[in-house]
Amino acid sequence: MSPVLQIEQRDAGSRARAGVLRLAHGEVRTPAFVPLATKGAVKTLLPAEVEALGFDMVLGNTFHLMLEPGPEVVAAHGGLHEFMGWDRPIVTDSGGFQVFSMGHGTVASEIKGRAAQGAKGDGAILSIAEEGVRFRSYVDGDERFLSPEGSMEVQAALNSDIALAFDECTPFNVTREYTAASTERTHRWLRRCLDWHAEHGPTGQVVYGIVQGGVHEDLRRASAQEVASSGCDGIALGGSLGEDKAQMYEVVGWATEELPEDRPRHLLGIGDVDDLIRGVELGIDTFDCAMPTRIARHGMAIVPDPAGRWRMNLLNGRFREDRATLLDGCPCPACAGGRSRAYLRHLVKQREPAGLRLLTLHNLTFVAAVMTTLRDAILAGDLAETAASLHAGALPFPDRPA
RNA sequence: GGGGGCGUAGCUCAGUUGGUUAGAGCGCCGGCCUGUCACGCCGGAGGUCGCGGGUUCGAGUCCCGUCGCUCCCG
Repeated sequence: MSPVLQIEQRDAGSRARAGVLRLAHGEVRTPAFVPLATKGAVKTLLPAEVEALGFDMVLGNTFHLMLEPGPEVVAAHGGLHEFMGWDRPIVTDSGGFQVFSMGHGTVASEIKGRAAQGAKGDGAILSIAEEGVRFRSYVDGDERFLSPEGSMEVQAALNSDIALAFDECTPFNVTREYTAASTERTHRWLRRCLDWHAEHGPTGQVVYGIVQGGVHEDLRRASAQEVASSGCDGIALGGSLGEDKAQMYEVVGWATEELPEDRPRHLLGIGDVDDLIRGVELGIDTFDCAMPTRIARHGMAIVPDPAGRWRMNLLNGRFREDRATLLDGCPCPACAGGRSRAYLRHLVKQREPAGLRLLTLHNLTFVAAVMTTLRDAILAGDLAETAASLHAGALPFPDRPA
């Protein structure tokens, strides 16, 4: 196993590092955000557009792709790269989180104690046992089974650059005892994933283990050590990270403190702009998150907003006649193209694909710029100042000649 | 001129044999979305039930009148 991560520069004032992941289908400049291509496409975009936005890697999902179109269909195309027309690195999620969401809905709803939304999730999980997870397919209602070996087998068929080990995403609202037992089972599952992969894994595919442990410091630290000692190529942080951002940063910090410097760290499911900044400072190399693309489809634009949530809800009535550009200085097609907020609001309200695309392009442009800005700052040795100015509302875009 | 139907939230409509604070969908207003969700989730505002009178303990629901729209026959 050759090392995946080549570190180019470490930040003196934090645990941040800038580097490059060397993967089967190319390099990923880090720190990096990884857009979701859950079902084999970044929703509303073409691979060439994702590449033009500056992203080096996308995330596909084992759970969705095993149900539709099925691993054999993708394998017949030679893998997910050829199937979706993306020749750069791909990381595939293992399906562990989908099992969690079938039982608990979204992370936010679970943490806030709300019941899982909608009928889709009701009763979808049939059992979680040592061998694996039995669930009901949302596609046709068939009973299906997913195990560590099964997940790795699907990911082998997808031939992703990075396969994530099959884990249980430990919920927030469970006892410490449950979290401890679940985390240990995830460790045993990691062993099984690595064993299967050692014998059957495709050449060039690397495996990330997943740290659990909930919000308990000793369990988190122990899990980080356990996963790191397993011999996996990289480490992802998963599970419940707490009920607010402060706790999340604390939990992430415990884990990264225990992790070896020379292996890549991925923070699963995190993507608010302020979380990306803090995550980088805590030593995270890559992030994935549905939010930038999902909220775009729901009318929300990511903008500098130190006091708020880095969001502008274009569906608000106050934008009905707002002729201003979405965000001055942003190079995305929506902003640089001069579309007014009123027009973008109209398109999204009408669910026009062009509107969903424009906001997706905007949000991803912004997030990509944030990551590039952070990476450049680490390389230049001024991360603290750069992070501070971003938190203060500075645009992440370099000055562009008029 | 005669006969039938309809007039309930901004829009399209539900409203049991008359009975507590009149409902839905869409729209509108707001919130949400962190390893699932483009066709998504939650909440809210909004109606003197065309108008007037009557019967009744009680009428959107019955009766009379009236206005408007609509269909059929002359």
